Amino acid sequence: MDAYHLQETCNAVREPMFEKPLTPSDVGKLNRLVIPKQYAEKYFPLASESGEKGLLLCFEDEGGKPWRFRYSYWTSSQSYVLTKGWSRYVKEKRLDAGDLVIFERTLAGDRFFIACRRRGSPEEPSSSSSTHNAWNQQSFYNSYNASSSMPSSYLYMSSMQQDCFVQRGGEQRSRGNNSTVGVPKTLRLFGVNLECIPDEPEDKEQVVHSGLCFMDQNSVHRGRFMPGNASTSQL
Amino acid sequence: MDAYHLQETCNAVREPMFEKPLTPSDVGKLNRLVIPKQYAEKYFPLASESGEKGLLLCFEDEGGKPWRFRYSYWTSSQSYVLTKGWSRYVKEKRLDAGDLVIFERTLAGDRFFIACRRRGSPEEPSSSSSTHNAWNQQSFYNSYNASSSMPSSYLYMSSMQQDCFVQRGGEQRSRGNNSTVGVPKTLRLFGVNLECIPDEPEDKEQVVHSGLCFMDQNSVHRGRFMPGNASTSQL
DNA sequence: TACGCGACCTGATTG
DNA sequence: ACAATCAGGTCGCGT
Repeated sequence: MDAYHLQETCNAVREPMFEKPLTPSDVGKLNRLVIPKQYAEKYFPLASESGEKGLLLCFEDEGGKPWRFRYSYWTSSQSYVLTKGWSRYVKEKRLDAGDLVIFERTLAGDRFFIACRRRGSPEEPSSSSSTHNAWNQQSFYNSYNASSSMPSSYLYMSSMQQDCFVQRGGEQRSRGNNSTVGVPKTLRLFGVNLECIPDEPEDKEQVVHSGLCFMDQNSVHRGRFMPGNASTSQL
Repeated sequence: MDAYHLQETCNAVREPMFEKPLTPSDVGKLNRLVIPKQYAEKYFPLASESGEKGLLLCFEDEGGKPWRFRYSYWTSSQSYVLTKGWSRYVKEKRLDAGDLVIFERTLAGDRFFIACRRRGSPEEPSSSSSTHNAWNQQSFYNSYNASSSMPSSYLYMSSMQQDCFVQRGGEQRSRGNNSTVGVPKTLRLFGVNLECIPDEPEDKEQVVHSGLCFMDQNSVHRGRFMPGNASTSQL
């Protein structure tokens, strides 16, 4: 396999990261999701303890809709959290305590995915009113099953085998942006810019907050966060 | 008196600051002690409103045990409070509403002391299980009587007797570092560093917090807080 | 002005 | 017993 195809493969191979049953606090007024430390440190490394204040992480949901969350570490409680943006997700997905959030990434680590499943619905990701399980509908991830014992070595193949995923019932929804999918060099996928280009106006507040370290658009996971980039020059 | 002896004297001359009968809130779940504004502004000046988030104050109790409290101003209630660390003190001393906390300092203002007395025990400071009224036992403050009308000019003389601090009966707690006691220039007394040297492992969480303005060890009341020193260079 | 959110804190729990 | 984790809190700033 040449470099191009390797790249393309990694862009599409999915790997589960972790899932978490939501606590009352996770869906309550605290507006934050605690990421279990083991997973946080494995998948969302912050630039060590060099005073980094937070990172903006982007995830695609089942409908391809991008979700941006501020990710940071609270030294006082020694815990990793998603803060800004999280409450909007909870609200739109109508999440409740006991529901499950599921995090995945591409093998290349350049894209993240978020899904949710209602408590007691062992297979069905929760569907929001507008987007309707596009992951499954698109059949990219037909075989997806975030079993509770999700081994981290378990991979979802969607590249080079996209066929497998493409079948799955004829619900094909219009997301509009699929045209760029599969053009690795641009790194604009599912409407999410993986390079420095500013993103949808939806969260213009991000711009307001851009004075914060690592909260401006430029730092949104290029490759794997580029932790060495954590300068505090803005302070 | 030369500078050396003046320094040594001021290190040991004690001056009462204030005392407060504890309210139910002071010993309850709010985990904070409200410092009467008049005393707070007199003895624990914060660096005005220049965005300062709080200060870490260290007090020695009757047994010489250091207690660190976060001290800050709550604009919402317009009150000065001790927060972090306070609940531990309440618990260890088994304080209840109506009990008295007593604050003192050296004349030089470089060391603080905290004591408590049970409600209705006019003379006896409350004793914790392990440390047993070392202030009185050592007879440093034999004449100590935190009467309710404590004139601020009332001084406790203990200077030129720093030896007393070194002896400390048989109950010498294994803090390991007393070797520097009695060397005034080091300003390590009772195991409390009054300069920049990091302190007991007991509160290593403080180290974790060292990135916070005014909460790191370096800013712990050198002289009188040195608020201008609150560099964020660790960020 | 109410509230989202950032920063801070603590107690319960668990290995 | 100790240490680590994290669920459930607080206050205050900014919008």
